[in-house]
Amino acid sequence: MISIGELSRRTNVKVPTIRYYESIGLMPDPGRTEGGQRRYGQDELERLAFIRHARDLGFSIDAIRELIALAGKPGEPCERADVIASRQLAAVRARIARLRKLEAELARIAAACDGHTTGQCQVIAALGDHGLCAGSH
Amino acid sequence: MISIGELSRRTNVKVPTIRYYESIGLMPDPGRTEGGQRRYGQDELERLAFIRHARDLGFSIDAIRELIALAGKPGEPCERADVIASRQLAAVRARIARLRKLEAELARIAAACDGHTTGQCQVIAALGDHGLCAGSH
DNA sequence: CTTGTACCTCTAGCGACTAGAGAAATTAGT
DNA sequence: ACTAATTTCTCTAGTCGCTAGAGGTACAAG
Repeated sequence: MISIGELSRRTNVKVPTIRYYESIGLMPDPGRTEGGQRRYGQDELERLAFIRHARDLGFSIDAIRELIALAGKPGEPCERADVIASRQLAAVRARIARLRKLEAELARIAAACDGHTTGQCQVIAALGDHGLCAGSH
Repeated sequence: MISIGELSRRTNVKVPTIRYYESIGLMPDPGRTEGGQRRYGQDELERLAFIRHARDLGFSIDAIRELIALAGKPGEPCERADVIASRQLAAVRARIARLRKLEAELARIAAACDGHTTGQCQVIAALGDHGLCAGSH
């Protein structure tokens, strides 16, 4: 049985965040000491590690809730879990594609200020004039 | 002089968002009709287009505020604007790098469910066991 | 002059936390 | 056994950038 601080250290999830997860029902009510402090066991540690990992991968709290529910019952859950993971993968790929466009345009804008030779600021001009954009966004 | 709805259509910024920008001081108080409705001119249209464009590029409201302030005074603003844009570019590149790692791991996880042959769900197992991850995150 | 749309203000809510106050419990050291 | 330091407790409110809804008013077209 470990304290919330210890759990926090082992999972890299901040203490207030653990309590927050409990408040929204993502983590179960843990046992308490006589004095009322939370004490966690192996189950909770694993569950929180799972949550942390999924959050790192960009899964929403709701998606995680669903994944946990699926993990709870051993039946034919794989299909649904696969759908969730695949959807997440598609979302990540879309975000990457979008960010790459931004990168190209930002690089162009930042480069405009290159030698500090121009009196007029090209950065601000580029932001103001959408028509200058190379890509369409 | 155009209405808020017309401004919204031309800039692709939703009406409540325009009012929100006004409430936080990002857009100025516009003129009003006798009946109290907002009316905008060319200046406001350009300013909002600037804001929209910068938001699209991921600049924070605070960064935009600073850029607008810089644009207001023609002196030697280019340096500072360049710093802001470059910082934004670096942030975008960092996000891309991070997302690429996630993409790799998600692809691996989703592929585990490939032929639906396994009884045990590999997706959930992969999320639970951080040690299975290829990359370190 | 009516009808229908667009507009007004205001409050509250979203996701996913984060920060702070003030009090009580636990732990480590003597 | 006592003290002091650290940790933990609950609770409220704040963050960011909007978005949604209620209930009411102004404006443009026919």
